[in-house]
Amino acid sequence: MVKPVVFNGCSVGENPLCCFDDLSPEELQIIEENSVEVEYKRGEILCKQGSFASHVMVLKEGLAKIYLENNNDSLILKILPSVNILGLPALVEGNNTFPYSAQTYMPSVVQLIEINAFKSLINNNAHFGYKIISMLAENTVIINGRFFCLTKKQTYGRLADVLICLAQRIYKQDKFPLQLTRKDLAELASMSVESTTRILTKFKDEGLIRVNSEFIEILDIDKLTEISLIG
Amino acid sequence: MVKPVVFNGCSVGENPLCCFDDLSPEELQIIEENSVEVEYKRGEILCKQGSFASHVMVLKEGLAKIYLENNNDSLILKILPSVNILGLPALVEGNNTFPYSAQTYMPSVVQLIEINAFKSLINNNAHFGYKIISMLAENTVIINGRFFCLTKKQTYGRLADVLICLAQRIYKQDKFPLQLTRKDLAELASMSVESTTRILTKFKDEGLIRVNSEFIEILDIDKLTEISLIG
DNA sequence: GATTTAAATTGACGCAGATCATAAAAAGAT
DNA sequence: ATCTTTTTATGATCTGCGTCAATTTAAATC
Repeated sequence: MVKPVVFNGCSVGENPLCCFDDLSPEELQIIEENSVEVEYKRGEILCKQGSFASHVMVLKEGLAKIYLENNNDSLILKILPSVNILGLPALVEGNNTFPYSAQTYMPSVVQLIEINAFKSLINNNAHFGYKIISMLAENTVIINGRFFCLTKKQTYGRLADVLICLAQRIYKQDKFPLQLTRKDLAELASMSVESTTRILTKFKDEGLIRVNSEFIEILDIDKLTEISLIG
Repeated sequence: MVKPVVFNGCSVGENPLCCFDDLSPEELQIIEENSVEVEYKRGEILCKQGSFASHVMVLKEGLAKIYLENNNDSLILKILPSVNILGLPALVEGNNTFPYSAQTYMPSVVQLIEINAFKSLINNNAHFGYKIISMLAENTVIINGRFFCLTKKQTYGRLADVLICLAQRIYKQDKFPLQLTRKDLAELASMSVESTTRILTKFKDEGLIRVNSEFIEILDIDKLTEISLIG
């Protein structure tokens, strides 16, 4: 059975975080000793683009966005549910700054792993390194899919993508709590708040979704998927 | 001196390919023994999105584009001058297909390295693995910059970006041969051929560039950069 | 509960840029 | 040199969607 490549603005991977699975007890110990756990409230900044990266992070609980900023403009690269790693692109040799910012969508728990401990792990355990390579590569593919979606699809397709992503990848159920504002949704789909409202209303009127102030429920995933595909 | 982050649709890195630098003679030997060199004409396909990746590639000579395809639409992720590696994202564990296509812009020479030899090198030499991680991470940052540019800038800024990229990163001179068609330029800037023509004419009329059928010359890089920055 | 502030909705308008159509120029083919 | 095909140029439309403005609704603060 061939699974065709589909670019869906959903920038969330399907695989669970597994890079720590095969580490020895001693290596896990090293990670532990060089980690701290921090709690963040909604809207707090996990890392700031351009600042020094002293650590790699693991989002243990919560939800966050990873985004680029420039002037007053920002672009969401990916939405990050738990449990996931962030900060890997700061591992570039000779440059230890974060290439993006990250901010929580809800109260979150983050494990900060000291970056030199992490690097030495990579340099001493080739197998672990390969896992990291694998994760970076997968992440690239995911972001590229979102790249395609945002540049090639128009508003209806992009918003459909966001809704499908939230239901299937983030909340993993058709009916999910609406913890994101219209502004958040608009930013995710890279469009204006007004367009987001208009399209949501249209989707609602056509019976594709149900919306109130607390929930969104997907009623017709097939139609929504079709809209996503035709762009 | 702080160097601000600037997102310029130019998806070409500044660093020379260096991942093979620190390999031992034996390791280099392994690479050699598991490599073949192939010549491609202009317009030939180096790898096809979705096909099995039996090798990692090094573009030794020439110029190529790396792009996503979907239906009849395509999105250039990066432009690849020599000497550069391509195919790394096919290193994902458990999936050995190319996540993108690549095609030459001109006659090119490519070294194909058998993927299992490459993988075993990573798994046996953690330092080499770290170099690969570094390259993947840098590549991600570059493509993200292009992502930002294509989604947030409008046509003038995007085309200015392409011209600056060609001059500074690809040909490394203000006056460079025009080996790309208007269609190629349009695709790079993600816009229609007609818009490309119109904007080039405008740039020419305003004395920013000189164009004829054989080359393009940048006359006012400052103005062009400004156009790129304001989007 | 009253008042302020923020978020969401809806309509009117404008414009960047794609598409369409046609012509001119250049490149290949015979 | 002639004919065909491809590439480039330019003007005339059309439209998706952002922006602006004005309400309505909801949430927050007192």
